[in-house]
Formats: sequence, structure tokens, C-alpha cells
Amino acid sequence: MNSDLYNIGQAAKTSGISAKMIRHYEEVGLLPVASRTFSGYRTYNHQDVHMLRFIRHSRDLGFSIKQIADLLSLWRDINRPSSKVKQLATEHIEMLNQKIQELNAMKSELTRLVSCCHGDERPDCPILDELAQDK
Amino acid sequence: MNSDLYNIGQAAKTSGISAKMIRHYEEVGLLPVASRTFSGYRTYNHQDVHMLRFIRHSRDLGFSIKQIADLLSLWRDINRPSSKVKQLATEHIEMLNQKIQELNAMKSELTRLVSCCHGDERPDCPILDELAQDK
DNA sequence: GCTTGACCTTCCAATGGTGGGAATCTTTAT
DNA sequence: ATAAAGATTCCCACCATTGGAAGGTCAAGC
Repeated sequence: MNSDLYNIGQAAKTSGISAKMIRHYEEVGLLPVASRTFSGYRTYNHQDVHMLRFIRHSRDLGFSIKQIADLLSLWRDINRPSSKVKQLATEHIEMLNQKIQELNAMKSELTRLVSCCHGDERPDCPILDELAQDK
Repeated sequence: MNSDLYNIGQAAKTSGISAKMIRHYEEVGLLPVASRTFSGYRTYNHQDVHMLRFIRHSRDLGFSIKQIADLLSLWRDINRPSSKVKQLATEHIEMLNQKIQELNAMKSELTRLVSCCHGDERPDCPILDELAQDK
């Protein structure tokens, strides 16, 4: 009858978040405790699924659970200043930049080493030499 | 008397790997089981510390414990073909590239959203709008 | 000899985000 | 009525690292 009620599997399929993770998010407080059917199955309505999609999109952008919780409360607050959202996003971009920089540093160093290595059957290897250095 | 014997704290300081992690690496088999003093303290010699430094350098380049184990056994094998080391490193560069690409995708998408957001006291926020989209 | 402080030991737990699986119950379809 | 699919809770695992508690050991100074 209630065509706008989903069980966890349908909510998972519709939102793109696995049932495992939906339960997990509820447990850690990212999601409100779901209502249940008489027999104990979690139920979700359109709004809930909408929230799940919001979470998935945030996750796809690399936000942490804590940050997503903040985003959700800003989303719910119709009087939020957009500056808060922008600041949160900007901080996350900074985090991403840091990580990217770290990975790029690893990559360029490693690329340098790889380009020095013959890569044949002989045992001489500047990669191992550098790793073994005392510096 | 044995000036070439370190306890775990000295090995940690000299190698740049925390005592916690040295114990952990031993437990998971990355390091051989350390010898002990009569009273139970772990002892390390120059070679051990050398190996610890090798591990730290590998870790700094982002290699996983599994990969470091492989690197160590190649290091110890005087008959290794350098091609194996090069291949391992090349695969890791590919991993790094993947991650960098993912992070860059997040970053550019997020940067786009941030540039659309006024960031003032008004509640309208294209960042939240996009996160809430049904797509 | 005794205290103090720095160091070591083991054990247990937490982080974050996700996945796997077991045992058991409910729903749905044949 | 029965079988399959899907739900429930529970525990465990990954990866690398950190923290803390409770207790033993070592070296210095008094």
C-alpha cells in the first residue's frame, strides 16, 4: 500500500549505498534511527532515500563522515549562511590538495628511481640502493 | 660494551620508525623476531637498524607492508633480477596515479561547486543543491 | 638500599570506511 | 507447503598507526 516505503535493500539500490553501510551509518549516528516494521525490518521513505543520496554524493567527493554530518545539518538548516558550506568545502579542497601533493611527491621520486633502473636480469638496482641508503 | 646493540627506543630514534610500529612489524612478520636480553628487552644491531631504515624509506614512498616485504626479500636476494624491483615500483606508480586521478577528480568537481557559491550570509547554496540532486 | 624517572614489556582498543560471513528470522513466489 | 530471497544481529577482517593501562627493568643520585 505505502508505495513510498522502502526496505533497506531497495533503499540501498536506489541510493547507491550498500545495506551494510546504511546500517553502519545509522549506528554511528550519521543517519537517524530508522523506523521498523512490526517484524523488525528497517523502513525508509522518499526523504530518507533523498538523504542517502546526499550522503553518497558527499562521499563521492571524499568528505569524511564527520564532514558529511556537518553538511547534512547545514542542509537541514534553512537559515544556514552559504559561507559555512563554502568554508567546509574549501577546507576539504585543501585536504585534497595536501594528499595530492604527497602522492605526487612519492610518484615523482619513484619515477626518478624507476628511470634509473635497467630492469633486466642483472641484480644491480638503484631503487634498492636508494631505499637502503642511510640518509 | 656492545656499542652496536640498540634497544627498541634507540632503534626507533635511529631508524625513524616508532617503537610501536617496530613491535607491530615484528608481529605481522615484516621483521624477523628480535633477539632479547635476559630481562626480555628486544635488541637490534646495525644490520637490523639498516633494515628498519630500508622499511622507512619504502614506507615514505607509499609502499604497502606486503610490497615492502617483497622489496626486502629482493634486497636480500643477491641474485634478484632488477626487472622484478622495477616492476614492483612501476605497479606502485600506477596505484599512485590512480589515486591521484581520483583525488583530482574530486578536487576539480568541488572547486567548480565552490566557485558557484556566493559564500555569504544567504542560505542559497549550489553546493548543497548539487549534493541533494537526484542524479 | 631506596627512590625516581625513563624506558621496556604485553594486552586491549580505537581510528575510517568497507566487506565477508554465520546463524536466524521474515517475506515472497511458486 | 516449501524454497529462495532478503532481512536481522553479531563478530571479524582489512590497512597502518596511535593511545593507554598495568607492570617489569635499568641507571642515576641520595
